[in-house]
Amino acid sequence: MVGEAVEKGATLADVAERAGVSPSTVSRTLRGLSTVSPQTRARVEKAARELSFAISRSASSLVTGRTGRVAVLVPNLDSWFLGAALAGLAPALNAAGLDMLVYSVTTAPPPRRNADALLVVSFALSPRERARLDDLGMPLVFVSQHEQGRAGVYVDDVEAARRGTRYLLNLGHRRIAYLEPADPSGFAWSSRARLDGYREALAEAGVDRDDELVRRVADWQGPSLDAAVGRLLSLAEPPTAVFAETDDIAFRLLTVLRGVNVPVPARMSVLGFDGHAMAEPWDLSTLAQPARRLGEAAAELARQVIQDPATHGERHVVLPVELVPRGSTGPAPGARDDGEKGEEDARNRG
Amino acid sequence: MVGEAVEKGATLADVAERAGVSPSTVSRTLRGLSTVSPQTRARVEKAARELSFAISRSASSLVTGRTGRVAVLVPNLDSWFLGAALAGLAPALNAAGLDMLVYSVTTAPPPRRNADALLVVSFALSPRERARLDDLGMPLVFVSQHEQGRAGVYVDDVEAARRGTRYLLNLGHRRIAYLEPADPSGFAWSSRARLDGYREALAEAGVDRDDELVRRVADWQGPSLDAAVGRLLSLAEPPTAVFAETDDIAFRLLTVLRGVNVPVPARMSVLGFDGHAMAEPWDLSTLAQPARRLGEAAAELARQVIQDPATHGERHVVLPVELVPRGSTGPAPGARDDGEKGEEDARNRG
DNA sequence: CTGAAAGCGCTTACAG
DNA sequence: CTGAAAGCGCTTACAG
Repeated sequence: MVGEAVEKGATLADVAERAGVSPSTVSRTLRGLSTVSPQTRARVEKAARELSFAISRSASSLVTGRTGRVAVLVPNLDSWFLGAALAGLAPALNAAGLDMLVYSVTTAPPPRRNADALLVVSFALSPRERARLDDLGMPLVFVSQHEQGRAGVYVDDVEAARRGTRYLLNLGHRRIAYLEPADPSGFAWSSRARLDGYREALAEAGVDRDDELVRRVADWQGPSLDAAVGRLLSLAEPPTAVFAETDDIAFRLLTVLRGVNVPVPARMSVLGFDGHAMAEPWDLSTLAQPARRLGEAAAELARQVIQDPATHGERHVVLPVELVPRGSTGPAPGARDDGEKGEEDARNRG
Repeated sequence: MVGEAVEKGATLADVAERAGVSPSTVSRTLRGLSTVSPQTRARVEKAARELSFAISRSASSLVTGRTGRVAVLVPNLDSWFLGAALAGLAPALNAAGLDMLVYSVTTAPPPRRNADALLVVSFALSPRERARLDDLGMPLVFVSQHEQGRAGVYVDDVEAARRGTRYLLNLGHRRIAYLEPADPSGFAWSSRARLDGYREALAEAGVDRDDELVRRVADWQGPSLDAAVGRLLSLAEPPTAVFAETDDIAFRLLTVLRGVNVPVPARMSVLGFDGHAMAEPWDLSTLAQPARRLGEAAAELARQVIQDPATHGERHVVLPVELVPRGSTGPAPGARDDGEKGEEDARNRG
């Protein structure tokens, strides 16, 4: 025997009886179908209210074949990005009448048939993993990554990194280091793209590629960042700016630079990427991803693919990344402020 | 017609047919009941595998009265604390065979009958709100707060704040300011408790209460923190240490102090509260809450109240808070290091 | 505009 | 150890 302690609540049949109508009519009324007379509707709604009726999704799922739920598969839950994305996602999903089921990748993948769509956030999927997801037999939406032929929402990391690098170039920097995470843990796609953007911008500006300036740093606390800084500062031509692939790396970098008495930005400019909530108190210039809006857009995509599964792969949303200049970046030491007078000055110099 | 584009997957009846047994037997096998012969079990499991069968929770919920889901009601999703708590909660729930449904409080409360238990995180509930939750008719578990007669998991904020304050006292500080958020947004309970702990420790140490040292600061970026610092620094006897009620406030305080050239900890010690992930890179001393373990403990409580709803109110778990000393705290300026020689020195002085 | 009947995919006594 | 039957609480054609 189950449920002696917890009252189970009224059923649709209870409401029907109280309102003096058939269950069919209650169902139609509660789903807002128009084919119900105003008087009947009023009676049913009153009865439902009096009984605090709440529909059982299990029962309706069984017959409609829809669960009213969206599963979200995330690589972690305690990162800034995921928090922001979920903060956008949850209300948007709920507003569309969908519940949000969250699965951390550390546990088993969400079982098929218990959600109407699966949102996959920020994963670098192996072909096998992707095949397994496809086998789940539910519409997929990818968040923060491209997947060929699959609905997805993401930012243009290449373009954003290009813009960030150009910003540093415009400040007069020519030696610009790049710090990437050794383990981009699920963000491999973005990681590649950002490095590409950095290189493209340098190439466009005619700056020679120097792989000595690109360093990998261990993912979280550890000596590796100090070592990277040591390498950079001991180059024949040390950098005057560092582009950190993530704000988290930038924060750690700022700490290290402060510790070794390299003033920022006087001697070293630091640019981050992400738009982490802490970037403002750190006064860190960064390329801000619209994480919340990525979540909102994902909710909208979920709604669409559920409604019309055939359009699966055709839906793509690309959101803009904004450069937010703050105090951690400044003109290159020794570089001239070549604002309007740039051309003239160049002549004078030459 | 629904589901033409997405294949619906095999049903339990399909598995039964393929294995040449009845649906009852498949059900018993898949739920691991022991009353199934080894041969039959093998046949059923093979058939299930071949058909990639996944059970429909909707269907089983309907008959068992259990959904296999736990709803989590959160005040926000993009805070450090909630990320960590969910990171502990989700895997623990999944490990117990439960799915996690997340509702942000900004949207409607979770409908009854669609989850087996409701976890309420960090809310200061009004009596009305609490009554509404009780009316939901599902077992409740409160996370990070006390509710009389309800299962809950939380830390002892009073004791933790007392310990933090004692730590500052032991460093020789006597003028210790306290910064509390103007809007504790859902953490009102903790907020009160922490202030109490601070006051108790001061009283125990015989330090006179001075409400001029207790300041409220606006919740997020804004001038109010600068104003609070201005007030403190212009007192006749300014503080030599500040106890910030949250790490977020402490981070902002460190930024302000740096900006106005007050060296930390030489002129001002700063102690936070929370164990925010950023406390380490900021080198902030703090009282670390075990947020992840709060989530894990909540999952365990959920399991228990589902299994035995009668024991609802009797289950309470109190988790420890640990002081993590770092570089932001040091001896009071002018105070002596009264380690082993404290007593002797006192004599010499006297 | 409304109702009676069938059925969604499972689990659960009840028999055997 | 296994199966036939009933039923969980809804929705959906089908009639009227």
